[in-house]
Parts: sequence; C-alpha cells; structure tokens
Amino acid sequence: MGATKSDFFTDNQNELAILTKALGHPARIAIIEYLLKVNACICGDIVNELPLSQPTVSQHLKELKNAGLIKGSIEGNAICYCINESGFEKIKVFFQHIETHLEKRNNECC
Amino acid sequence: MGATKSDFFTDNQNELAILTKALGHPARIAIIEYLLKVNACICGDIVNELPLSQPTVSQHLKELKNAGLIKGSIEGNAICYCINESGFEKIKVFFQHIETHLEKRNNECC
DNA sequence: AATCTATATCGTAATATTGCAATATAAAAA
DNA sequence: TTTTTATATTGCAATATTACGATATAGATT
Repeated sequence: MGATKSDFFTDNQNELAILTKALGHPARIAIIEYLLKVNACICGDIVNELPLSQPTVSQHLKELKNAGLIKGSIEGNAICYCINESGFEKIKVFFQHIETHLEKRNNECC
Repeated sequence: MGATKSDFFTDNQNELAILTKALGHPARIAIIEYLLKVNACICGDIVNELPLSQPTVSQHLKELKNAGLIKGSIEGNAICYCINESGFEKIKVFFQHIETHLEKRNNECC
C-alpha cells in the first residue's frame, strides 16, 4: 500500500496527473513564473531567486523537466533552462475541455 | 526538513500549488472527469467507477474539496458532489498568464 | 427502535516527497 | 594543470501521501 495505482487509470489521466503534480509545489510554480519573466536562465539564477539550496533547486528543475514542463540545454559549463511549451499545451487542452463542459451545463449543481 | 517551505513563497504561488497539487493524482483527475460527465453524483457512484475503496475515494474527495475544486451538499443521507467553478477559475487565470507570455516571446529559447 | 444505506474518520503500513550537506562531474578560466 | 564555476547526484532525516480495514456517524427505511 501507499503506491499510486497508476495501472488502473488511463494514459491520459496519468499524464495529466504527472503534469499537474509537477506544478503542485510553490517552488516549482515560482520557477515557472520566473522563467516566464526572464524567458531563459541558468540554475544559479533560480538559486539566487528562491530561498532554497542549490541541490533542492536542482531537484525541482529535474522534476519539471521530467514532467515535460521545462527543457534545458547545455551552454558552456552551465545549463540554460526555459519553458517547454508542449507540456503546457497538454494541460491547456484539459482545461479547455473543462471550460466547454462547464459552459454547457449552466452550473445547475446539487 | 521534509516540510514544504510555504512561508517563503507568495500567497498566489501557494494557492496555485494547492490547486495543481490536488489535481496531481490520476484518481482525482478521474473524479473531475467523471463529475464533468455526469454533472453531479454521490460518493458511492465514484466508488463504483474507480478501482479504489470507499475510504480512499472519500479521502480524495476531501482533498479536492479542501483545495476548492469540488463542492458537496447534503442530500438526505448521501452527499452530492459537483465541480466548484471558482477553483478552476483561479487555475485558468494562471494558464492564461502563461499563454500571454509564451505568445509574446516567440519561443526564442536557449 | 432496529436496520439499512451512505460517508467520514481512525489507525496503520507502504511509499513518496522535501530539503540539504557532502560530494561528484564537467566545462571554463587562470 | 590547477582552480574556479555551474550543476547533478548521493545519502539521509523529516514529513507527506496513498491506500484500506475497521469503525463511527447520521439520515432513511422498516
């Protein structure tokens, strides 16, 4: 027990959960917001920006990258990070789906 | 160690993290999708729909409710659950913010 | 009142996440 | 080549999440 029963859910449900879970931490929201502001930066910039140690920031970056929300490219001895649009595109589709449903039914809730 | 340093982030960052974190599990994505489909239902319906026990479903519903993504109203001895639009509205604003930024900068990434 | 139905809560085990010091890796600069 | 700079990885402790059996709660039904 304790492990998520991913096998019993659809690929789409698991994929969406991975994306939203990756956003489910204030540090990672802050990283995304920072990347939106500066467009691209290196890990050290984020370490200076956030109240977290370098290993912790590196770990959060790894999670965002694994989820497909950011991408990093080697730039000399540093790594340049930026938003990965395709990850956000998938979430966008999900929320558009929600929007459509909510607009149709006029909040005729229980 | 181990606890999230919420105090060091903005209210908005923490709020967004709570909302996205609540969506960060395939069972909870499945619950939201089911609620979109049927508009409103009781806990037992979701238990029949998902491969999870009643206590586990009840716990997931509680998390979605605490995050502000669903709401429940007492209906006899059952509880009727449905989508809470205001929660999704907040996430929508965040993603619109992202959209705007990504459109401006023409993916001139590193 | 006794029973049924529907949910919530408690307790607990398994697992995952968060955070950081210490250390490893690897390219750049001296 | 030694040192500096930038990032990743390892190891570990604290905490949180996931899941469910057992049980509690509370309204409906008989």
